[in-house]
Amino acid sequence: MTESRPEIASNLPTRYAPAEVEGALYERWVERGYFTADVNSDKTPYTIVLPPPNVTGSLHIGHALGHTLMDALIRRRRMQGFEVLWLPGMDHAGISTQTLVERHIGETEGKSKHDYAREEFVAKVWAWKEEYGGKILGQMRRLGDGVDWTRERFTMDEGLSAAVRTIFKRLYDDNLIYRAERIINWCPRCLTALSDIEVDHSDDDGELISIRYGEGDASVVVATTRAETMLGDTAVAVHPDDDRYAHLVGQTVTLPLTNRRIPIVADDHVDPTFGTGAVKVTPAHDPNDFEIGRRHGLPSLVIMNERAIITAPGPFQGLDRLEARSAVVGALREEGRIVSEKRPYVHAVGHCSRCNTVIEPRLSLQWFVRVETLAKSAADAVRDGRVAIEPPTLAARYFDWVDNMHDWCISRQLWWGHRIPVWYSPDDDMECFGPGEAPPAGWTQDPDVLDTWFSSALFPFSTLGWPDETADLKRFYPNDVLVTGYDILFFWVVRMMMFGLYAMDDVPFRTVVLHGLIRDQSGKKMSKSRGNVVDPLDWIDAYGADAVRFTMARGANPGTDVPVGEEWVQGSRNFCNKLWNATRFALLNGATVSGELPTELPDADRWILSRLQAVITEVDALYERYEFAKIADLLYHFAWDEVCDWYVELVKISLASDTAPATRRVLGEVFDALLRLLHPMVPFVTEALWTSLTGGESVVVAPWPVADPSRADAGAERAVAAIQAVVTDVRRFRSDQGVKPSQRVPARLSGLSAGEAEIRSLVRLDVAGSDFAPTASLMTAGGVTVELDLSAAIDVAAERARLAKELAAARKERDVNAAKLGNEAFTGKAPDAVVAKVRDRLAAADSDIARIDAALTALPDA
RNA sequence: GGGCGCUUAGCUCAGCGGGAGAGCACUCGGCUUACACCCGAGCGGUCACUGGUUCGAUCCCAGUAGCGCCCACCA
Repeated sequence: MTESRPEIASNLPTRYAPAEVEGALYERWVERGYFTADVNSDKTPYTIVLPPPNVTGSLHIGHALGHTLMDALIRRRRMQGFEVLWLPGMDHAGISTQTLVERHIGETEGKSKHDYAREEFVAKVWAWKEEYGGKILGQMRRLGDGVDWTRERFTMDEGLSAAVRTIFKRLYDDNLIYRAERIINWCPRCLTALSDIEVDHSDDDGELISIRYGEGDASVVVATTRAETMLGDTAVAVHPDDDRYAHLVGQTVTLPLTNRRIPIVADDHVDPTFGTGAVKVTPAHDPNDFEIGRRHGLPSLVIMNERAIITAPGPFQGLDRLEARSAVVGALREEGRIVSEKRPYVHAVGHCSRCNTVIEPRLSLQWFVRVETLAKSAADAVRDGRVAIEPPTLAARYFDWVDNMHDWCISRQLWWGHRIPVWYSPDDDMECFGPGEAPPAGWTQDPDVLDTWFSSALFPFSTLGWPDETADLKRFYPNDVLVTGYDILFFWVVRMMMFGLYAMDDVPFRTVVLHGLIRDQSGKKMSKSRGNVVDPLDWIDAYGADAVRFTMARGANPGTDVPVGEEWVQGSRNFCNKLWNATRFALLNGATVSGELPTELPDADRWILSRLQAVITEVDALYERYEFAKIADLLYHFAWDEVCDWYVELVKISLASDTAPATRRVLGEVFDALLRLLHPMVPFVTEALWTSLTGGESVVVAPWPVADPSRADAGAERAVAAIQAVVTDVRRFRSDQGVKPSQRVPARLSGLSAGEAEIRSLVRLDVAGSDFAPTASLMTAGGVTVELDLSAAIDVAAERARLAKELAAARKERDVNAAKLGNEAFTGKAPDAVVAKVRDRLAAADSDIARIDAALTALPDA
């Protein structure tokens, strides 16, 4: 025999205890295969790939935001009957993983990477990954992420590695990947090249030193922030039209400290208005100078090694670049060559985004992706609407980037990553070999690995089996939505666009949903140094996953940062608890969920059903616009203000009368729908409640509510609005008069067309008996008069004061609206609807004034 | 150096051409049998400033001030 619903309810505690239900519910969902996509179903597919977290990472608050939004989209689509795939994966995260394992080896074995052969070290990284990596996957379960665990991928797994090699080979054969000696961003600590976007610029204090090169009439003064690089100067450049130096172009000057003679060249790049208009040229250590050098056939003199230690022979050899800087300035000063020194001189300096070390522009042989055509197609796909960016305002940033992209340096001098699939012959020939292809014996593979973002750029299709023509690939590509923070737009989104369009000849996804960054409760960026970082797991432990999720959703206005604080999570927890208890109420009162809705229903029931339809329609519209914050807000207020504060209270009357069965059915209907509407954002509490309420299998696979316009009921909405108006007035009166909420007061109501029982119940007004002696008469909105028999005399002064305030407001309202209507320009030009509204408002104000006047007159003298 | 955005209640933010909103905080009153993680009532804003457009501006335009973000190879 099955338990009756009220019995179930009586077993529910009065507080929702998330920790007791979440884990079991999640495992049940996974076991039942709810999250596993069926490639063979006839449903419409809906795909999102999870931005792969670093294998070294753990769930931080930013993940909690993104994952909540994705899970909400995914869960709603599943309920709507789509074949949903949310594919999880992890990123091997080249530099950070390698650094972490190096440190790990240092701490546990007292050894460094160089104590191992490359293969041994890489094996150690894999071992580390097996033991400690992927911590985040378990944490995602805590959050409730409904990802398809059967399809989990890793950027270094066999399939994705084959995809990397395949696309590399194609790009190489198409001459879109090339190897060249260029000035690249070099981190002297990580000892690897970096792409432009892995460099963060900041305004740092430096120095601007002006140095005189050459002697007498043939001398020029150059200014530099990097005096030490003068050791590698191979020219001085001036602007071709600069008359001051015209006579020197083609001449040579002696470079101080070295006695080398270097030419003076004319180049358009030089800004004659800056400094002295003459520039020292160090082709091996500055990207601009490199270009100047190339244009004028200047030699590149490398004066530093990979650790930024001076290698140029002489007194500075062996010094670090910073030590060398002051040493060079000192030496120049001794020779009397310093014309001026400006300190501090604030200028932009690039830093390694990983370790914050100052970047050293370095001349070296690296691999690059030729981005011009790829970037063009990525830009076009957004321009012509094949891919939408939400919010659209952020598209400008996207274009700004793709329209001005430089070639992408993809080689990294690391051991952990996808090794560049190019081999060199003993004669230095090179050739790229695709997957399954073997280089001839004796050839050696390029030692470098690829930028981590190279493999993540393939994620939307490599995870589905590409380059094989798999069923998954056919069915789930393109993805529908990509959800990520706007800070990842350049790193990842643009590159997925480029590679997706190149490899698949189709966009990787149709919509890019960009959310903001999490900030603390005062709007500050979270950072370790500020000490304001929060661990979402702590909040999940304390308040439940749903509370964390709802907080995230509630803050997620498109593209804008999301401030969060613990008290906000508490608020969300409170909301979950409210749902819990309201649903308990429904259960305790025998709410039913099956069978047709009765046609004869009390006003309150018809009202809430009417409101429900409007809410469903609005929630759907908001989901289409990815307005998560507004969805959360709408459902919060519908659930709390309308369902709990009014409907549940109103319904108590019906439940005690012969309309109870009909009301029980509506009660069930409303909570059934409400829980389904909330499920995508707060999956656990809704699952626990919905299965109790309905006896259904799981809300995860329950159908998404569909609005029924035939239940819209303006009459019921008016009737309940009238009740609310009277109730609110009486409550205010009682409160002002200091009448205890529990105190029942005899009262007589007149002028009411319906809802007397409800009003009496809500504001504890007893039916007037034979000894009824009203001491107060309340004229409330809508022409309803409530006479009350208060045992004590009322506080006339308080009531008079309140009425006076109300009267002033009503008079102001009347004057404002009357003035508008008296203005012919307004009545002539404003839309009819607006004029009508103002007319209504004026009428309402007039009747309010009359009502309040009467009330004031009726008050006894103080 | 370029570009973008923001400035609305004590705090964090919605609203973006026709009656100033929410959450939290605050004040007052309540254990009213779903919930004190609650209920009811209330206080609180010349919508940064200055002009302009409009019958009407928090909302559109211009300028000013302050704040923030992104991009950037002027030594």
